[in-house]
Amino acid sequence: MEYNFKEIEKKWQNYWEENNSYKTREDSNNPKFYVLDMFPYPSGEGIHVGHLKGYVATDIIARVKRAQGFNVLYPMGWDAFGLPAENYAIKTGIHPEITTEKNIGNIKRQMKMVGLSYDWSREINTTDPEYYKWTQWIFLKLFENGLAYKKLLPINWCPSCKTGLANEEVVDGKCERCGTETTKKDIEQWVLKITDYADKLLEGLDDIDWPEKIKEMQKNWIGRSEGWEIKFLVNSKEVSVFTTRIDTLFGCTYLVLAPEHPLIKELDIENRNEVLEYIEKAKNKSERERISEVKDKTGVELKRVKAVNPANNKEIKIFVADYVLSHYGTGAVMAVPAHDERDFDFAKKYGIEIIEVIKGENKKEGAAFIEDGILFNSSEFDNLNSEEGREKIGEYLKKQGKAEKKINYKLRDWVFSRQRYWGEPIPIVHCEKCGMVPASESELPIKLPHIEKYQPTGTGESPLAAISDWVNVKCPKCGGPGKRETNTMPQWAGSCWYYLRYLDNNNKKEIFDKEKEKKWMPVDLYVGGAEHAVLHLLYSRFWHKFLYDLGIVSTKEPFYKLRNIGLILAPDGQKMSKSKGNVISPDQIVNEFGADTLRLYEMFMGPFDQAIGWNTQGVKGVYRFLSKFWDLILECKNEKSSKEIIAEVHKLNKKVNDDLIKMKFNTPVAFFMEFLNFVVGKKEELGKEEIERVLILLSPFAPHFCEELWEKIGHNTSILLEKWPEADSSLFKEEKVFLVVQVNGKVREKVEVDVNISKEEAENVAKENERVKRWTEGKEIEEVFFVPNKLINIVVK
RNA sequence: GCCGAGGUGGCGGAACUGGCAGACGCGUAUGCCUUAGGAGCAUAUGCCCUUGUGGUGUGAGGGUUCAAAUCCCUCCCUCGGCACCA
Repeated sequence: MEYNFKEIEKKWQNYWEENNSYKTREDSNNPKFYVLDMFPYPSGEGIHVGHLKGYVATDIIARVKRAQGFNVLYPMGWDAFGLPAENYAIKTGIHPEITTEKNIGNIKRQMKMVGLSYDWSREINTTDPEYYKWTQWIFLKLFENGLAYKKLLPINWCPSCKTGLANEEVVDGKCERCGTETTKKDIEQWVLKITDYADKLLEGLDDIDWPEKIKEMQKNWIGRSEGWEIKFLVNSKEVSVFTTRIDTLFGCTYLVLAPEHPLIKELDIENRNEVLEYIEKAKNKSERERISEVKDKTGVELKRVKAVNPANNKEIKIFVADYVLSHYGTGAVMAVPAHDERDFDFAKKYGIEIIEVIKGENKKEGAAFIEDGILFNSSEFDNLNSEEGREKIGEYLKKQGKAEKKINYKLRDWVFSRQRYWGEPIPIVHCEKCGMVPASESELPIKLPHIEKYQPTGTGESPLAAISDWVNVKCPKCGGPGKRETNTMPQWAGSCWYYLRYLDNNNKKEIFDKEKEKKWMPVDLYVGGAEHAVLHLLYSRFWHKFLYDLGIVSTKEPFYKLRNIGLILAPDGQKMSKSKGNVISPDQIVNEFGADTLRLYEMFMGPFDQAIGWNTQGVKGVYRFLSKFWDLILECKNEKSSKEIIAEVHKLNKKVNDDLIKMKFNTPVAFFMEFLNFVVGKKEELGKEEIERVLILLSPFAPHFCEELWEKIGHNTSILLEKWPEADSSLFKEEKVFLVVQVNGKVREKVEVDVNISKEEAENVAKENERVKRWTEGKEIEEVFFVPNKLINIVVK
C-alpha cells in the first residue's frame, strides 16, 4: 500500500478536530507545562516555511510533554493591530477588520494543514474589543500609578508612516517598519516610564534561562553605568556633568555642552551668533547624518565664558559640540582629552591642551589612554590606582558639595502613542476643567470607531481626531465637554500581556482568574525570533513586572525559558521576502510532499537556532525516508523482534529523548533514518512491540503518518493516548565492543573484544594482532594508554 | 570600535566529559530496472599520491597532551547586535 499522505493527513486532522484531541484540561492535577510561540501578525501573504520552523518545534515539545503526562497549555492567537492592514485599507478602502479576519482564516488553515496541536478554544486576537479592553485596563493602571504620562518632547518621526516611533523602533536612523529615514519632531506624546524598571529589568535577567545573546542585548540597551555627577562653576552658574571616570578629573581641560543645553541661552557669550548658528545646524542634522559624522567632530567655543575645574580650580574653556548628547546624563561632559578618544580627537582639532593624569602599560603615542591605571599630575591623589582614585576624588568633592554618586541608563522612557488609526484607543478624556481624566473601568473597552478615511494626517494628529462624534464626549468626572485622546497605542501594546489572556481568554469579569494565573505561569518555554530582543521581549517584561508589583501576577518574570529560531533563508541564501520573489510557501510543499515531510524536513535542516537555506532536494530526502519507513512497517508480520533489533530500538529511544531535552531536533530525525537503514540492512523484521515504540517516538515529528500506521497495525484508539516511552538501557548492553587500537596515536586496527575487558587483556590482544605487529615489531614499547571499551594506544620508540 | 555567535567534504550538517573526524541527508559517479525518468534499487563518494601495511585533513600559525574539531596563546574571516552613552 502506497503512502498516500493527502488522504491520511486530512483524515487525522478531521479526527483530532472532532475529538477535541488538543484541548487543555483545567481539571487535571498533572504537572503543568506552558509552551508558547510568539504569535504572528496576520499578514496577507500567510505564513512561510520560516515561521513554521518555530511552530513545529513547539508542537513537538507540546506533544512529547503531553505523552509524558504533563498538562500542556499550547495556545495560539493573533497580534493583529499594526500598519500593514491600515496601509492596505488606505489603498483599497477595505476595513482592517475585514482583511484581518480573512488573513487569520488563511493562516489558521495553514496551521491546521501542518497538524499543529494548538488548543484553539483559547485563541485570542489583540484587535478584539474583548481583548483590548484589558490592554486599556492595564494602561489605566499604569496611568494611575504615574507610569504613563504625557509630555512634549522631540521624538523620532517617520515621515512615511506619519507617526512617532519609540527608540527601539528606529534602526540605523531608519524606521523599523518601512526603512524611511526618521526625523525629529516635537509632539506631545504619551510616554511609559520603563526607566523606573531599569534595575528590575536588569536583575531579572539572572533568573531566567534565555540565550546569552538576548540577555546581553537587553543589558546593553538598558545601559546602566555608575559614576559621579560633578558640579562645575561657570561664571556664577553651576553646570553638572556625569562621568564614570572621575579619576581623570585633573586632566579635564575643557567642558562641552550639548547643543540643546539650556545654560547656553543664559550665558553672556561673546560669539553668540556663531554659537546659535552652530546649534541651528546641529538641530537640522538627521539621525543618520549624526551617525555618519562620528569621526569628524565639530564644535564652537563659547568665548568670554569659562568654567572652573573643581579639582584644581583651574579655568577651562567651554564648547558646544554635537558629539555630546542632550538626552544622556546631564547633556554636558567634562572633557579629558588624554584619556578619552572623542575628547582627544576634538582637542587635537581645536588645539586644546592635553594633560595626562593616568599612566599604564599599554600606552600608545598619539592616542588617548583610556584604560585604568595609576594617577599622576593629580596632586594629593597621585599614585592611587584608578579605582581608588574614583573613590577618593569623589568623596573629596562630595564633602564640598560638588559631586554626588550617580547611576545613569541608556534606556529612555517608552514613547507609547501613535498617530494612526489601527491601534488600541488610549482610554483618556481631556477635559478643560479636570485635565486628563482616565476612563472608568466600566466604560471599557473604549472601542475604535469605524471610519472611512484611514489616511494619517501627518500633522501629528491621528485620523481619529476627525471623527467628531467619537472625539467629543462628556468628561467622566465633571460631565463638562471633553475630548477623547485620539492617539492610539503602538503595535507592541497587545503583545505585552497576551500570554496571560490565554490562561482565561473568555473571562468577561476580570483580566484573568487569579487561580489560573497561579496555576499556569510562568511560560515554561517561549520560542520566537531574536529580532524582538529589545522590543517585545523588553516591553512585555516591563508590563509583567509592573503587574507583579500590583499583585496581579505571581511571577517576577513572564518567560522562564526562551529559545530563538534560526531563520530559514531562501534557496539562494538570502532572506525570504515577497519583493525578491523567493518565498517558499508551506502550501506548495504540503501539496507536493505532505505535512509530515515538511515538518520533518524543517527539523532536519540543521540546528534549530541557526539560519539555514532552504533546499527542496533535501525535502525529497525526508520524503524518501517516510516512504521507506511506511513500506517497512507494513511489511512486518512477525510478533517478536530479534535481540539485536530490540537493542537498537531502545538505543534509538534513548538518543531521541536525550536530544529532545537539549532542544535538538535535527539529530533525532537523523537517528530515525539511521535506525531504518540498520533494519533494512539487517534484512530483518520488526516485532509489534518495537514498531509501537518507534511509532510513538516518531509521532510528535510526523503525527498524521504515525496515527495512520498505529491504526494499520491494529489499534482503534489514537496514538496520542500512548505514554511516552523511556529506554531500558539494560537491553542494549553490548557483550562485545570494537576497541580501537592505535600505535603512536594513529588508528591501525579495530578489534572485537569482550565488554569491560581489562587493560592487561586488551594489551595482549592488541600486541598479538597481526596488523598491529607490523607497526610495533622490533620497537620498544614505551607506554600503553587504555580507555575502557573505547581505545588502546601503544606508544613505541 | 564594543558585545555576542560561529568557521568541519561539492552543499546542509554530525561528533558525549579530549579518545575511530565527516553520522544523517542532499548532490555526484557507475551499474541494474524501465517504452521512458526530475521514479525506484544497488554500490561508491574528504583530499593527495607512487593505490599502500601509504600520506594528509576540522579558518591560519604556534602550544599543552600518548591522543586536540574539542583545551591554551596569537591572528584572520563570516554572521547578528550595539554604536559619540562621557
